[in-house]
Formats: sequence, structure tokens, C-alpha cells
Amino acid sequence: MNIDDLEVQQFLTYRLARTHMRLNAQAIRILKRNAGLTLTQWRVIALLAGTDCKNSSDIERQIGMDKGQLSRTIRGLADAGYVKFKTDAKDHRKSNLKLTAKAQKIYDQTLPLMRNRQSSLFAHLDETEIKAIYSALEKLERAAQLSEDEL
Amino acid sequence: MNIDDLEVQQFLTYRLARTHMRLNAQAIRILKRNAGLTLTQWRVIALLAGTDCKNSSDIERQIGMDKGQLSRTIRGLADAGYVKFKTDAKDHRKSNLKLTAKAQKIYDQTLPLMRNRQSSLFAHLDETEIKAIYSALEKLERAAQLSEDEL
DNA sequence: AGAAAAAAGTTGACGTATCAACTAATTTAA
DNA sequence: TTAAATTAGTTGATACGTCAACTTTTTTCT
Repeated sequence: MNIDDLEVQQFLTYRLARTHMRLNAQAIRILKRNAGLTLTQWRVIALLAGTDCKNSSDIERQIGMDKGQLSRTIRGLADAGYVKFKTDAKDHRKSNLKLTAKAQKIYDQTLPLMRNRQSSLFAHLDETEIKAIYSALEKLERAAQLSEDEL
Repeated sequence: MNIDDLEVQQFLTYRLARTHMRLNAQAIRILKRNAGLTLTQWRVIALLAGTDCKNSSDIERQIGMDKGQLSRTIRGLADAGYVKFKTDAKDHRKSNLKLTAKAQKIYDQTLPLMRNRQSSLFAHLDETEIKAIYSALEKLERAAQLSEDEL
């Protein structure tokens, strides 16, 4: 492999990171302005509102988010009056979460904005690009999972 | 592509984030084990060793890293004996950075590992995939730059 | 039934990343 | 030539993300 290839590769990983970062930044901007929520807070609210996730572990399983971060995010949401939690009657380890009316209202208001954003983001990608990016990401991910010795 | 297919879209942004995260985690693993360096520290050392970057601003321009984070990273490297800095004779705002022998040695040792990793990561991507992923990332980035009102 | 393992959550530590305010030095332009 | 703008770098605040240790409760296994 030659040096030019190396640069192309580094550029691609760099681009991947930057695109991810910018997509995040955009979502953060929209949520801050329209809902006063962080991205993590919105994700949790969206999962509680739009799926059958009931508690922390459900969410963890659904999106693979870290337990610790989840715990802190949920406490923040509770402190801000977005969720209430109540220990599960059958399993005292679990505490089931419930969105307040305030949270439901904000969710209903911001969901259209976020949907609209998603549509715009992908409006200009064609079938070939979608397939290629999926395929490339899958290969990169697989390689990223390898230990140093396997590389 | 079908604009209403939100699940596919969310899956793709999620995949983008996850791939980025895993690539990072892999690099962090390798560096921690072989050099005892963080990813940011290694990036700075690599730029000082492999490019003509002399100071903080050069690095900032080269990879678009945040000034603040850069300042702290460099101080960490200095405290750990990897770089020395000396105020520029002509421009007293600048402090020029110089890698110590210790840093140079670690860099020489880890560069092959990182190069090898880069090769492995991309070994299975073909020309079409590379082109498509570039194109897709560019479009996503452009859309991510739009303000909410422009979406 | 009782010991061991697993699951639910909490907490602490650290690394990554962005934004904004600030000081000091240099460049620009009136 | 002096005032204004720019540049280099530092510092503080906050969000995001991972890992690991720990408590409590439930499940599993013998």
C-alpha cells in the first residue's frame, strides 16, 4: 500500500467522524432552541413516548446506551419534571418511568421538526449511495471490532 | 429513496455514529496498550512528528481541533515529558512545540501499528464503495450544516 | 432452602468535544 | 501613528460517552 492510499483512508475516517459530529450538532441546535432539551434527553423521551420501553433497562437494550449515562439522564429528566418513576410492584429492582404531560407536549411539538429534518437529510441520497454507505459501514465496523492481534 | 422511510434513515445515522464510535474505541485500545497515550495525545504527536505543524494554531488549522482541547492536551503532553515548548522569537503569542526523544521513540514504535490498522480497515472496500460513501457523507454534511429554517 | 450468578440502577473517574469569555501580542487600516 | 480588528493561547462550563466498582433484588442451580 502506498502513502496516497493512507491519506485517502485517514481522510475517510476523519470525514466519518466529522459528519457524525455535524449531524449531532444540528440535532442539538434544533432541540435546544425548540425544546430546551439535550439530545440524550430527547432520545429518552422519544423512546418512552414512541416505543414500549418502560424502564432504564428497556432503553438500554433498545439503543445500547450506557447504563450510567442513562441513569444520570433520567434523573435529570425527573428533576426537570419530565418523567416520574415508581418502583415496579413485581420486581423491586426496576423503576418504571412515565412521561409527564409537560414531556408529552414537548415531544408532540418537536417530533414533526425532527421528522422533517430526517427527511431533508436523506432527500438527496440515491439508492446506490445508500447501499454503498451501508456496505462500507458494515465492513468498517467489522474491522473495528478486531483486536490488534487480528488486524 | 422513499422519504417516508424514517426507520431506515434513523438506522443509518445510528450506524454512522456507532461505526465512528467503534473505530475510535479500537484506536484507543491500541494506543493505550502500546503507548499509554490517549487518542488526542497521539494525534498531536503524529502531527508534530509527521507534518510541518509547529504550534497549536498549525494543528488547529490542520485538523480543525478545538483550541481549548488542544491547549489542555498539549499541557498534558508537556507534563508527561513528551513535548517542550518555547516562545517564538518573532511572534511572542506563539509557542513552538518540540517533541522529546521519548515522544519520538513512542511515535516510531506505534506508527507501524496504526498504519497496519488503517490498511486492514480499508482492505475490503472497493472503489465503488469508497466513491459512494464520500458522496453520501458530503451530502449529509451539507444538509447537517443547514439551520432549522432551511431544512 | 441456600449459595452463586445475574440483572437493575447508582456513582465515580476519566476522555472526548464544543462553546464562550478572557489576556496578551500582532496586524490592519483610518 | 494610534485605534480597531485579528490571532495565539488559556480557562471555565457543559454535554456526551465509556468503563468499572458497588448495592440491592431477583433468578438459577444444586
